[in-house]
Amino acid sequence: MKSFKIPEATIMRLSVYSRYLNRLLKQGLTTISSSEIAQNTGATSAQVRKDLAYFGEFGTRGVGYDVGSLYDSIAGILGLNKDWDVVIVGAGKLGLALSMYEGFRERGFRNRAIFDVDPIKVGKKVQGVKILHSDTIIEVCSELKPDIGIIAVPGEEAQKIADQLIAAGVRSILNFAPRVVSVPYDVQIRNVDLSVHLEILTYNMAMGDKG
Amino acid sequence: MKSFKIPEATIMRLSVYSRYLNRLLKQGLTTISSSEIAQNTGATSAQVRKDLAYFGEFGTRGVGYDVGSLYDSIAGILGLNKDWDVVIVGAGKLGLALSMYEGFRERGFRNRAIFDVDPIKVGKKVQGVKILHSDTIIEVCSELKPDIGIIAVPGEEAQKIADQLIAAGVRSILNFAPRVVSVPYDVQIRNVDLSVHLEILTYNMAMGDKG
DNA sequence: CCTTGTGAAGCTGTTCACAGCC
DNA sequence: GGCTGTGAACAGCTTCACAAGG
Repeated sequence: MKSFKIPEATIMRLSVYSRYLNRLLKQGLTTISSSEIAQNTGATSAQVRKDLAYFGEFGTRGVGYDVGSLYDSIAGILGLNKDWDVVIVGAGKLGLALSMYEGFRERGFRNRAIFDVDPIKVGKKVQGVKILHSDTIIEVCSELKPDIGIIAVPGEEAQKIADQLIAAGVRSILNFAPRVVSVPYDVQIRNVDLSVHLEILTYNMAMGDKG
Repeated sequence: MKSFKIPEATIMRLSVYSRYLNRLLKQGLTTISSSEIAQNTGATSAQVRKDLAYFGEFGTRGVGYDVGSLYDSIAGILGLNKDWDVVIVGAGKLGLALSMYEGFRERGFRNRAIFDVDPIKVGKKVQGVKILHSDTIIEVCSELKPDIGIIAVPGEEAQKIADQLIAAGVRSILNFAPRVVSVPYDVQIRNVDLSVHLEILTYNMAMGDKG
């Protein structure tokens, strides 16, 4: 572990590598090369090796990497060797989709509560998790102490919800609302705007028409 | 328009700026400065100006930018001055969430078809759009000629679906399945892995514990 | 002989600081 | 005076190419 300032792009790729390795593991494969990892994750082999080099030496020269131990190492780096408690705010289509997303559960994210303002939704259960009223966010989260809060409400509400999560002690927030939310220095936020990706596609298509 | 190689990060930010400007427009605001745009979109003022400078001069020195015309300019750059036809493959929670996502419709993305393999879902309608069987992707898309295909199926199916969309002539694909899909050089794909963002959060939390 | 690990080089994007202009 | 537009300096990430080592 050499550590210090590791590029965020590296962390994103490690996350992707780990999913690929997990797949290989299920297939019973034992050894893999950096170039094969690269090929299957949209990276280059040098990139794979550099990314791993930030954290240590995991391979054997002339041979490659042991799938199982590399997977464990990366999962450890990403903090996936423990479970994380998550709450989701917003039981609209997106909030529900996220709360049922297999990809999350599989990787140790446990959905501990869902919040919504709609009285028709409040009280219902989603996969064993009760939907609570958003007015209770501070109260419930102060008690639950979730590691991560996911925001899936309309843009107008996003900042208010973030403030409430923070007031309740949540220190990591993933915001899916199409608005940039700001937080104090000691809280980390990731704004994930789904439209952005569509608009990169349309930008490129519009450019293609011109030149 | 100076054009040529524009950073993807710039396009992502333009997309965010445009949403902010749209909001200001609805509020009736007429003038805005680069630093105010920056503040509300998580960028810096120099970055805002540089991003815009790739495409021309849109502001007035000493004054700022006209909200309406800047919005129009950016929308034009992003290709949002026309509507785009979209098909969604996968009518699971995520596919349905995407098909109903207001943020998409608002910005001119028209959902023309939804596909799924589940016979119970096939034939039902989602906001006026019929769910069709995935076996008909090539046939239907060859006819519809959608601009964009969105993949929201389990990882195992993603590559197969992408291949079918491409066979039907789709040239832009947004993949939400947690697997990297590869495409020929003349097709653009964006792999949007929702777990990645959660895992950047956990990485930072795990690091924080150590140092 | 093969594949990893890594300094060095190259490239791309960001920040700075100020000239240009209203 | 104030804010944009921009060349130049800087920082950060990626690629290269090869030494290291099984």
